[in-house]
Amino acid sequence: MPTLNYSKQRQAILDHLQSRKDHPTAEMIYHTLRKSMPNLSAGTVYRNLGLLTELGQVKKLTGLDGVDHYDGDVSAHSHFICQCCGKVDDVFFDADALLNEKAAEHYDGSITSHHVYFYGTCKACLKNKKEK
Amino acid sequence: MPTLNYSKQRQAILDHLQSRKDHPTAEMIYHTLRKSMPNLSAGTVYRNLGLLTELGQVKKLTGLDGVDHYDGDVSAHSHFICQCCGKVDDVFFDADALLNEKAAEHYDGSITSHHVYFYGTCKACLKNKKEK
DNA sequence: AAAAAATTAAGAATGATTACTGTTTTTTAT
DNA sequence: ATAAAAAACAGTAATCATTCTTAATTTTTT
Repeated sequence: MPTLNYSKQRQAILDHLQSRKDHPTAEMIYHTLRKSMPNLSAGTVYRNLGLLTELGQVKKLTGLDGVDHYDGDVSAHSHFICQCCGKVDDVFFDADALLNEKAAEHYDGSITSHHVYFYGTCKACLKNKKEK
Repeated sequence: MPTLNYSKQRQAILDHLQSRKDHPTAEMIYHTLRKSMPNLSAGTVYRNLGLLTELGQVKKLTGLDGVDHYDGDVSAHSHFICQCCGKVDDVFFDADALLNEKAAEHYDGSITSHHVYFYGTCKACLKNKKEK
């Protein structure tokens, strides 16, 4: 397996992702970073997000809109997807540790982690609906 | 919105999906059904799986391997993804009702449902590793 | 049984992601 | 510090799941 060398691009991707609180796609990251790194390549963004995910430095969110999103916050938390506007929010709550245990009682493999996706309507969309 | 008429193809897709306990992709379903319906079209499978998902008759599983999988069992349960072989198992456990409540305490939108993905190593892969 | 509406088959189009190729950075070893 | 080796890059082509389009077929309605 290949050794991981330093690269300006990978560092920029990680820094940028950690600096924002939302959950951008590779394409969004690419477009934003391109302003300061005009010849950044899209492939580089995809490849490095993949590497960073393997290293556990970022988290890849798949059950959303078909496109992969990324989260620079790797602490244990869940995600909320608004079925109205599609936005992705963080949900912090402490049942996390319990879940693996609970699940282990009902499954005979080895469970090491989990991810919870919540669905519903976000605050902004709720407000919007009322106004109509 | 369009009225939903009966179609042999849609019925076959639903019946087939409900008859199996695993979580096939659209492509897998297409290949299997094609044996008995030689001119079934792939687009038809994709479109009907989408419709059936909207109707809540089947469940679409996204956070897996990049390809959408489908579940004919729509009762409340979680899924386990083996990081070794990629297989998807069902996990039945009763914390489901609690989760929405717990999460609601930490989020100010309206949460209506959730889906939990567990990750780890399945029984078969655990056994495999020991033998090496 | 004829008209209207919905669905299909088949294949083209899309779009996110991955793979490839030649060049540039980064590391290693002198 | 510098030359060789390894890894990463940019740019572009290729892939592959999924969606879209169109004309033909089924299903429903009258």
